[in-house]
Order: sequence, then structure tokens, then C-alpha cells
Amino acid sequence: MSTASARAYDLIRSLILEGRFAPGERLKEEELTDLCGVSRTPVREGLRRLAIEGLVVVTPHQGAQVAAIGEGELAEIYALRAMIEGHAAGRAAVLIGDDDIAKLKALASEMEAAVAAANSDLGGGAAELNARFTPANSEFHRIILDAAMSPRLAAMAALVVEIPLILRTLARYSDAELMRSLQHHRELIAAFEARDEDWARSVMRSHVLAASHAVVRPGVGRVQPD
Amino acid sequence: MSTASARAYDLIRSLILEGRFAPGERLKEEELTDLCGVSRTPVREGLRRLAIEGLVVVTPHQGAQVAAIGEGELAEIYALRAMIEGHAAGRAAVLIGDDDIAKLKALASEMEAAVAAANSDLGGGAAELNARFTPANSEFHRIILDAAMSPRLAAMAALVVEIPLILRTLARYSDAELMRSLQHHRELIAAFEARDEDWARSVMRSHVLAASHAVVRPGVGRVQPD
DNA sequence: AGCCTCAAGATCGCATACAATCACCGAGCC
DNA sequence: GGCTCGGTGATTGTATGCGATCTTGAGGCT
Repeated sequence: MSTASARAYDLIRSLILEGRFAPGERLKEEELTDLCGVSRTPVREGLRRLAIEGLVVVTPHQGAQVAAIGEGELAEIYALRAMIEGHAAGRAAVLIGDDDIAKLKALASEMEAAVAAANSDLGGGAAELNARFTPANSEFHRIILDAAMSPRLAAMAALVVEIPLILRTLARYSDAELMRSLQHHRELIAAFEARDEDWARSVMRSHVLAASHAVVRPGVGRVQPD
Repeated sequence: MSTASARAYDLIRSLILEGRFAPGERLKEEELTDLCGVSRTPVREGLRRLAIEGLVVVTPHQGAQVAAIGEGELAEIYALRAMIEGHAAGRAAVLIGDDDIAKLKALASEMEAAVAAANSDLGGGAAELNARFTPANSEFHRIILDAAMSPRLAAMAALVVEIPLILRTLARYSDAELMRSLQHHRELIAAFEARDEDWARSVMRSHVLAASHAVVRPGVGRVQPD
């Protein structure tokens, strides 16, 4: 059995990423104690860990609150993400194995299918798209990150890949942007098969920066409607 | 008064960076309790934080041990550091204030003086050089990182700037390498005064990569003399 | 009316006690 | 003789109690 700390961490993290807590909302330790079914000690440990990962901010004697991020910060985060994931893709290009490439292909197909289903009138639309696309997309990026074989790089990525997820940004993508994203995935796979480090890095940078512009769009999709 | 957690964290971190603990050495919580003068709870918090920063590794039910890093990992860490600090220098070039530039100049002078003193026969040599140079150098890099005004970037930097310090790498620098390092500092300041983002990033990358080659030198300066 | 003071309640930080787990070691068995 | 299997000690993980600090609201003062 895993430790209670880990379970508390996972649960709180999931709740935040699912949007069950509003950005800026205060997280009281006793509340989380009830939710997690463990004592305050492991809850505190999980909270501190999340704080270092940037999902919550803790101020001494004031407790923790869900991180709230502004437009400017989001743009900066995407710039960092382009740098980190680009680097990872470059390393992955020379280190990745054929089995992982096969998995990436399957995930790319899954994402394409998800988009096709949503575009046909039968599909449920944005919600269903999100449900199918997002997990595959996350897995896609995770495989690349793991292939880079650098725990420190992975730790850095953790600092920037999850924040945008809080905002559940997918729904804002236009059709053209989604298509471009799918093409990036295929191009990335091609770069991996060619073992071309520069190509892979470049495509990944494009992929992330494109996503950035789909998300930090002035006046559209504000986090906190006012 | 600061919290006991913070003090425990600072103390353990200092001890590791000073080399009081050998890489790979196991850190028992009760030992640290005695050293820090606080209870196990804040010691544990500090340990977990250090684990995320990569200075120690903790395995469940097995406690913490000082991170031991190999040559390959070190090269990878320097590559990451070049990326991170290069990015930071680029941002800093457009954001830094004149007061910070003045501080950088003072620190550059201090480092030059330290090298000059060590090179003259009066100076105590490598040990004294280390004592004067290293703090000024750390402060130099810290100011640039702060000027970038990005807490996430700072968090990433924390993952890679401290590891090389465990190995106390300065003593291995040749005279030529030290001179080059000093020139990099001056060039960086020039790039800041010119507000040239690309120039600053490029110089910082050179600075870090040069340091990398001074450290990960095959067969020279092994961490654990055997 | 607005601001400051201050006390009560709530919450966090730390210390300590207890429970769970692991490593080490010796005895027994194949 | 080597291997496996419990027993024991040490160490970590978790829960809880107490003191410290912050927030909040009411009351009085300017």
C-alpha cells in the first residue's frame, strides 16, 4: 500500500485539476483531512509538495490557497514550457525506443479519432472531445518526457505543464488550431523516427507556442469572468 | 521569527553544500533533530523540500540520503542550467534596473579582486579564492535570476544550480578558465546595459557551458577520490 | 461616519506518542 | 555449507495535543 502522504497529494492534486476548488480558494487543512480520510500530517506534506510544484501557494500561518494566475503569468509559463518540452523532445529524439514511438502513434490516432467524433454531428461536442482528447494528449507528452530520461527535466516540466490544465483550456481551441495540433503530433513522430534532435525540438516548440496563442487570447476565455 | 521548518531546511541544506555529509550518506531524522534543535516534524518537511530540489533522495520507509550524481548526470545538469540561466539572462536584459546593474558591477569587481589576490603570492591560494569568489558568484547569478521576475523560472533554476555546488567545483578551474569566467561577467553586464536580450542569453549560455567543461573533465577532479 | 483597538474564535506550526515497516541477524532446514 | 525463514531492533510514517499566530467582528474613540 502506498503511503497516506502520497494518497493525500494525489487526491488534492486531482481535485484542483478537476476544478473542484476555485483559483484563490483557501484550503484548510482540516477540510482536506475529512476529504482524504487521513490526518493533518500527511495532508500538510502533500500541500507543501503541491506548493513547490506551483499548484498552491502557502504563506506561513495563513495556510494554503489554490494558485491563481493572471494572463501575463500564463504567457510566461507557456514560454517556459516551450523551452522545457522542446529540450525534452530533442533529447527524446535520440533516446526514444521503437515501442514508445508505436505508443505515440496509437495516441495520435486516438486524438484524431476524438476530434473526428466531435466534429461529426453525432459526437457530444466540446465536453466529450475534452474527455477523450485530454488524457491521450497528456499521455503523449508524458511519454516524450520520460523518453528524455532526465528526472530533473521531468521535475521542471511538472512546474509548468499542470498549471494550464487548471484552466481547462481545450474548449477554446478553434478547429484550425486543433488540426494544427494533430499535425504537430504526427510531425513530432516523424522527427523521432528520423532521430533528428533539432527537428523534434523545433516542432515541439511550435506545438507549445501555438497552444499558447490559443489560450492567452486577449479578451477571450478569461479565467475569472467578471 | 522564521519558522522552525525553514531553519531546519536552511541548516541541512548548508551542511550538504558545505560537504559535511558525503554524497550517498544516509540522513537519519533523529540525527538531524539533534543538529537542528527542532523536532522531527520540521526536519521531515525540510527533507522533503530538499528532495524535490534534488539535493537528497528519499525512498519510502528507507529515509533520506544525500544525492549522489555521476558524470553523465552532471553533464546533463549543466545543459539544463545553460538553458535555464540563459533564458533568465534574456528576460533580465529587458527587465533589470540600473541599481541591479550597479550591484553586478560591484560583484564582478569583487570576483576580479579575489582572483588577483589568489594569483599574487600573498594570497592563500585556492581555499581563499573559493571563500571570496563563490559567494560573490552566487550573488551575481541570483541577482540575474531575480531580475527575470519569474518565480517558476527561479524554481527551475533551484533544481540545477545547487547540485554542482555540492562538488565544490571551483578549485578545478584553470587560470585561463577563471579569466574567461570573469570576462563573461563583464560581457553579461554590457549586454544588460545594451538591453540586448539575445546577447545576454548567448553570453550566459557560453558562461555556463564553459563552466561545464571545466567541471566534467574526464579523469580529472573526481568527486570521490579513490 | 470612519478608523483604530482589542478580544474571541479559528487555524496553523511544532512536539510528542504510537503504529507500521524495513534491515539485520541467527537458527533451522535442505 | 548455503539458503530460507522468523525474530528483534531501529527507523520511518501517522495521529493527536498544545502553544503561537492570524483573522474577524464588535465596540469605542477621533
